[in-house]
Amino acid sequence: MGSAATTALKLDPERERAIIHATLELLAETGYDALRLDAVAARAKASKATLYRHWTGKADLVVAAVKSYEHTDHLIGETDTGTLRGDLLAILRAIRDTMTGPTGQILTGVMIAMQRDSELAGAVRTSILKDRQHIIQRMLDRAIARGELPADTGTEIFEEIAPAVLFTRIFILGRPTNETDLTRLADNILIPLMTRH
Amino acid sequence: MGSAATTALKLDPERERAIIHATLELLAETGYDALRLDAVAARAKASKATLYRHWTGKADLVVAAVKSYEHTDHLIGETDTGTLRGDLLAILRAIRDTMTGPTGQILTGVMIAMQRDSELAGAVRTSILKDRQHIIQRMLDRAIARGELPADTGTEIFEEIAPAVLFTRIFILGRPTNETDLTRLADNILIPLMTRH
Amino acid sequence: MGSAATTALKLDPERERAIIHATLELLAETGYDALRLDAVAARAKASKATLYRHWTGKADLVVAAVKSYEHTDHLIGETDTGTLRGDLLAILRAIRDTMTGPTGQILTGVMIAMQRDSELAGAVRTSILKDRQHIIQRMLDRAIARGELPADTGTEIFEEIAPAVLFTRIFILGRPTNETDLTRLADNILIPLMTRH
Amino acid sequence: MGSAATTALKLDPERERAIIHATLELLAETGYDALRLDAVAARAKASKATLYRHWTGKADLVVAAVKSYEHTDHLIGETDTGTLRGDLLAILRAIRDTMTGPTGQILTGVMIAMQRDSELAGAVRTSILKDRQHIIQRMLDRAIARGELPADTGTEIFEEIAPAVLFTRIFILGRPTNETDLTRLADNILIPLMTRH
DNA sequence: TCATAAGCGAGACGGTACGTCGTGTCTTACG
DNA sequence: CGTAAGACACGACGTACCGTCTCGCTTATGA
Repeated sequence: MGSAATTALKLDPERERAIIHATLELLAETGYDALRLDAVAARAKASKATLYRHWTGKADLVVAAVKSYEHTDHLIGETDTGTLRGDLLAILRAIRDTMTGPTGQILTGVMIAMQRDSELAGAVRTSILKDRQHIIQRMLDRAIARGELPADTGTEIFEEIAPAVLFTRIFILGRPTNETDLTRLADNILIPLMTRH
Repeated sequence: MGSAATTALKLDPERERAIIHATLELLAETGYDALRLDAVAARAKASKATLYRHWTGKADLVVAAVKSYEHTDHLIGETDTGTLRGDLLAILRAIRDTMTGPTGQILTGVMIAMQRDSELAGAVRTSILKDRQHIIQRMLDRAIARGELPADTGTEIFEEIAPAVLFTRIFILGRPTNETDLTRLADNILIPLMTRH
Repeated sequence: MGSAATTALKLDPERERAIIHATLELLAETGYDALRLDAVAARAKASKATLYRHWTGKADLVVAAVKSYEHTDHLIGETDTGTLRGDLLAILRAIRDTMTGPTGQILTGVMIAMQRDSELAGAVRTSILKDRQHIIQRMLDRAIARGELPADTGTEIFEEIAPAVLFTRIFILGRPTNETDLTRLADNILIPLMTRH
Repeated sequence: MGSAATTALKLDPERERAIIHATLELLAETGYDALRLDAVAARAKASKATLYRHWTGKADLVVAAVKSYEHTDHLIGETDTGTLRGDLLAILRAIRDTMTGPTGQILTGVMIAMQRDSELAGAVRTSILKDRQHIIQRMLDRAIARGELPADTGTEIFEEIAPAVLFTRIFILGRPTNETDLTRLADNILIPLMTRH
């Protein structure tokens, strides 16, 4: 889809870093609409020509920037609270915090680009779960070991519901999402579904 | 956000209809980004001046258009299949079809405007459930009467999960959503949650 | 040749004046090469779009500006010195002064455009003689009346030689042209040719 | 003006030849404005760096190219027609042909550079008369020997007028210049001036 | 009955960002 | 060391769209 990966031209890695970095900063500061490629070039001390030599335009650049951001995102620490409920709430909190923090500021402005690039959509989705899949799996393993869950419990239920509900709440409906909301999600939806036979 | 409702000027209702109609058509054809106000004016055989006299700009016009669209949307017929599962699948199908049909085409292009207008976000959300809340309530009542559900079952579970999961799948992840997906949603998530004690 | 005259669009005459005026100022200040259309637009408090709506580009604009300048150029005063030689020198001085003054500054930078527009070339030539043709004719008439010239003396000799020699000296060879040079031109070339039988 | 002559760096003469040659070709093909240094480098199979190491930019390169061209120009053969008028017309024809031939194509595009480099201007002027000065002198000598001209006739009259008139006609006014025009120039201007007492 | 005003279509305008192109600098690898 | 190759910063170009504005034209009222 015209991203940097498909481009034959060489790009000084240092230049790429600077441009991607400037893009992410400005995305967070101003959102997608108000993102100006002139401003990106200026902040990266790069030329617009360089920018266009390697990405086809704003959408493509933003896609690349967000993808890159996901890949370098910091893992959230793994918490072992001793109960399934406690672990679940910790992860839900982490997801919510990611969505409402800087990552979320970027994603808020990036949703249009997602319409045009399903690969980006996947990257965004990953960004919400990414590397947490292992954390979730370990969380489930611990719960199984404690006898809280059946031995064959998989991550599908969590993955299908939790990100969708939080994503929709935060990005589509724009609703603040507090501790009570997370508790209801865990107690009324996730735990019942995981523990039924 | 300066929508038509706040404007004192009179607008020939026929002109308004034409403009809103052209906006919706072009939204569906080209998406929000590529929507040109010149094109709206041309298609509505209206002047840009008229357009700006009554809406503050693209976002405002699109918000008004989508809201108006929701209000004139055709209700989906109510289906009584005789079982909770059958009714659920019928409603899920209707939601999916709305999201992947013309309404969805419009929403796809409208997501940016939603970031700027929580009222629109609400309207969009309503458009997904709108007037179906009553249908859902009646569906639940029939299931309760048949003894399929506890007497106090409310619409919250459905409303919290079904639109979020479908919305995320279709608009964010861009995944095709077929009968099997709907069945899994009903059988593995919605029905278990509704029928547990 | 794509000049304003061939354009169908309406242009506010006040805007046109401002743009042409700014163009002439900047031409004289910076020359053709360094003339920036952004600068023209800025100085004329006009939009670049307006500029391009009415002229195809720099060359076309400059052509129009110079032509317009010629048409509004101030006539040089007519001098009657009482002798053919005195009148000739007065006119040669006037031509030289025009070429080395602001008009010349403009022409210096405009020579490229002349390669592309023979109509402009004509305008430039006219600018060197323009309205002086009558002055020259009257000068010859006075000389004829005084018996200094044959009755059928025409302006051709003067027009063919004087502008060419001065133009070449000043613009092509870049040589300063002082009183002695003008005297030589009059005494050794123009007067002998006019007075021979 | 920073031409090659002032540069200390060594330049492979073969490289210089190739670059100058490419410059002249492209000058004749496209004119000064459309001359691209990238194109020069490409055609000369040289690097732009090499180019800038030895000339300061486009103007400087063009100046050098044109000067070099003049120095290697082929002399026109000397014609002895037996009469002053015949010889004059032969030379006028040669000058006209030079101006309208390949040299002229180059000069047409080079006039801007001339504004910036009086040395080039001199070279151009020379290119119009160059090495013809001797031819002209010999032509005059023959005419003197035949008794057609006074013994002290010099080349100044010819040099002052003929190139200026032809140059102006061809390059500034862009007028075709045919045999009749040359005849008029010789019969009405040059010969009368040379033969008067 | 007519004028006087309000809403309108048309479209030029100033402004801003876009994406492209050419110059002149610089770095890398080769001979 | 001088070169070919070519990426780069800079900055002007010419285009597209937005939101403002000024025109006449039409229509709908009130003197």
